[in-house]
Amino acid sequence: MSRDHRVSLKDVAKLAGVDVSTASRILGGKPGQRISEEARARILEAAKSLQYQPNALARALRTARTFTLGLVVPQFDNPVFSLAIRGAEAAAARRGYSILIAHRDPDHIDAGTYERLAGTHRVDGLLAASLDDDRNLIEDLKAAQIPFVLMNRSVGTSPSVALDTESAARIGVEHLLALGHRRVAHIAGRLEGFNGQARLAGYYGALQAAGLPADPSLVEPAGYSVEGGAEAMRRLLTRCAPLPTAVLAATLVSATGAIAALHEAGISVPRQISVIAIHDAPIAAMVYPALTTVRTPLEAMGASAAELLIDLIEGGTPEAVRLLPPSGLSIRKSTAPPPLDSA
Amino acid sequence: MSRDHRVSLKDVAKLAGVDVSTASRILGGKPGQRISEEARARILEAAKSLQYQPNALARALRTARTFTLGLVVPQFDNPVFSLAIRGAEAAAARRGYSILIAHRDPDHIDAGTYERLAGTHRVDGLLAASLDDDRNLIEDLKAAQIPFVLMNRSVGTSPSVALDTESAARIGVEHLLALGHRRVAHIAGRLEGFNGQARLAGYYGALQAAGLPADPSLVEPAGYSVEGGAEAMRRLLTRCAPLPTAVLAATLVSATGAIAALHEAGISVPRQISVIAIHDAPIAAMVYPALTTVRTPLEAMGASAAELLIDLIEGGTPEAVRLLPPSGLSIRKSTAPPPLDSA
DNA sequence: TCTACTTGCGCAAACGATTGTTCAGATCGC
DNA sequence: GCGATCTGAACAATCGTTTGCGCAAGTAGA
Repeated sequence: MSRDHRVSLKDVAKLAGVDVSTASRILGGKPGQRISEEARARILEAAKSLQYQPNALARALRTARTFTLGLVVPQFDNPVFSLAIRGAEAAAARRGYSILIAHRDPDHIDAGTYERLAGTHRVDGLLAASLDDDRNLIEDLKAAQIPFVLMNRSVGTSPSVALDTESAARIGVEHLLALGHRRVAHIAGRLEGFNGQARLAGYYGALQAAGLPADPSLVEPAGYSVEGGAEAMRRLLTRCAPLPTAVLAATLVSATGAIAALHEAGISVPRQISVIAIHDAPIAAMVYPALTTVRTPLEAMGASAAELLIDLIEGGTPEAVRLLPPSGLSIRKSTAPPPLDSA
Repeated sequence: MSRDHRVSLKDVAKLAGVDVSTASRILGGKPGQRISEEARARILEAAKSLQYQPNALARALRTARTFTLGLVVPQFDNPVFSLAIRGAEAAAARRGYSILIAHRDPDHIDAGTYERLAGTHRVDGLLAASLDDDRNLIEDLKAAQIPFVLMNRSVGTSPSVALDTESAARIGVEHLLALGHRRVAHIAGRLEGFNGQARLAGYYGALQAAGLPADPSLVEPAGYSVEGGAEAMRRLLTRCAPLPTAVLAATLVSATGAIAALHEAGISVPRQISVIAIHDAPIAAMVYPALTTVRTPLEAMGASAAELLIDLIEGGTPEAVRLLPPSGLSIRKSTAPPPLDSA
C-alpha cells in the first residue's frame, strides 16, 4: 500500500515470469480461461506477495464499467434519506459496487448534478431520491439511456423502489380506530406528491372501511418541516368544531411539530389527543411523549433500490416497480383510547 | 449525453481540425499554453457543439489524480455525521471534488475499507470520521503516505478537524451557573475518548472558575444512546444525596434519554432540574420540553475537514489541527433558574 | 542574408488494465 | 513420420487523456 510505486499488473507478471495478459486473465478475467495450473499458482503467489490491487480506473477505462453508483439525495440530514443511504451503501458493497454521493438542492433545479455523475464520473447507474416527482429529469435519464432507479417514489413504469405509504397510512388509522377513536385528523405532507396521494388514499380507505365519513376538513397539508407540522396542527385546532381525538401525521418530523403545538395549546398527548406518525427512527423514542409510529423499511428501501439498479446494469430484466410494505407498528406513548366524554 | 457513442477528445479535435493534444491543452490543460486564438476558438466551439465532457477515468489514469475524496463514517443516521457529510459534500463540490462514501462498522474492525478506497478506487485522500481514537488506522494511513484528515476527533498532530468540545461544555455549564445553579451534574459520553476528555475538562474547568468543588460523583458516563442517557440519569437520581439542580448532557441523544428518565421519576424539567445538551439539531426543538443546547458547527466541521484535506492534497502546508469553537447557545425551554429551596 | 530565437502545433509515448489474434510446441491420428 | 488439432501463453491494439519532444514557419538581430 505504498504510495510512490504502486504495484501494477506488470510487476506481478514480471515476478511470475509471464506476460501481463496472462496475469490479467488469472487475476481479473472470466473463469473459462485456458491457463496451466503451474502458471496460475505462480501468478497468484506473486500477486499476494506484492499485495497487488487492481487499478479500478484503468479497468474502467477499458471496460466502460466503473462499478460505481451515483446517489443523488435532496437532504442528508433527513432520517428517511440517511437510513436509505445506509441501506444502499451496504447492498452495493455486497455486490462489489461503491457509491458516489451528490447533493441536489431540491429548490435549485440543476440537471448538471446527474450529468456530472454520468458523463464525467461514468457511474454505471443512478439512484435518484427526491421529494417530488420530477418528470423532466426522468425524461432526460431515459433519453440518455443511463440505468436509473427512483427511490422513495414511483412515476409511471420507471424502475423505482418506494414505500407502500398507502398501507402505512391505513395501518396507522386502523390502530387509532382500534383504540376507539372515531374522529381522526390527518396532517399530510404535500397532497399532490406520490407519497401525499398514497397517504390520503390509505387514510380515507381505512375510515371508509370502518363506515366513517371522509371529512376533508380534517385533512391539513403541512409540508415536511417541524414548523409546518406545528402550523397545521394549530389550524386544525382552531378550525375543527368538535376537535379530533387523534391525528395521523405524515412523517416523524411533522408529528413532532404537531405535538409541540398541542403542548402549547395545553392539550395532553395522548390523554386528549393521540398522535401516530408514519416512519420510524430513533428520534421517535426521543420526543415526549415517545411517538407511536408505523414502521417503514427505510433501510430496505435503499438496499432494494441499489439491488434493482445493479440488476438493471447487469442486464437482467427485473421487475421494475417495487412497493415495500410497512413492517408493523412501534407502539409507544403517544396513542391511547380517546377520552370518555368524546363519544 | 447519448450513451452508445460518447464524444471524446478525438471527436472534438477532428471537428476543430486540430490534433487531440492541442485540444487537450485548451480544454484541460493549465492556462499557460501557447495556442493561437484562432485554434482556441475553433476548439471551444467544437467542444460546445458536441457537448464534450471529459472522461474523468482516462484523465485520472494519466495524471494519477481522481478529484475524489473517500469518506468513511461509522453511522449515517447520526445527526452529527449526516450534517458533517453534508458540509463535506458541499465544500468538496465547491472545489471540484466528489465524494465516495463507505460505511465502516465501528465494531467490526476492517482496515479493508480504507484500502479499497485508496488502493482500488484511487481516491486522492481520505476523510475519516470515527467514534473513537483508532491509532492503528492512523499509523497505517501515515505509512501508506495517503493524505487524510480525521473528523470529529484529534489525535496527536495528525491533520484533523474536531469541535472544541471543551469550550462547548464550559459554555453549557456557565449558562447553568449564570441561572443560579450550584450543583451541576454531567452525563458524559465515554470518558476515555477524545471528546469525552474534552467535555470533562470543560465541565470541571467552568466549575472551578466559579469556585465550586469538582465532585466526581456527579459525573456519569452514558455512551451515546437514548437508553444510555436514561440509565445514567437514573443512576444519578438514586446516588446523589442532594439531587443536582441541573445536568450537562454530552449529546442530544443522551439528553433526551435523561429527560425521559426524569419524566418517569416525576421530576419536572426545568422546574426541578434543568438540562442542557451539547450539539444542536432540529430534533432539539422537538423534545419536550424543547432542549436548550450549545450550538456546535457540525456542518462546518465537515466542510472544514474537506477543505483541509484538499489543501493537503494540493500540496499546501496548511495548519494541521483545527478545533472549531461552538457558536453560542440555543436557549429553549429545558433550562431555568433552580428551585428556590435548593440553596 | 544568415543565424538564433520564438511560436504554434503535431507526433508519440505513456497511465494500467482487457481482449482478439497469433504463434510455437505438444499431442494425436493414421 | 507427417500433417492436423489443440494448448498455453505472448503480442499488440485499445480505452481517452496528458505531456515531453521535435519540427516547421515566422520574427528578430546583426
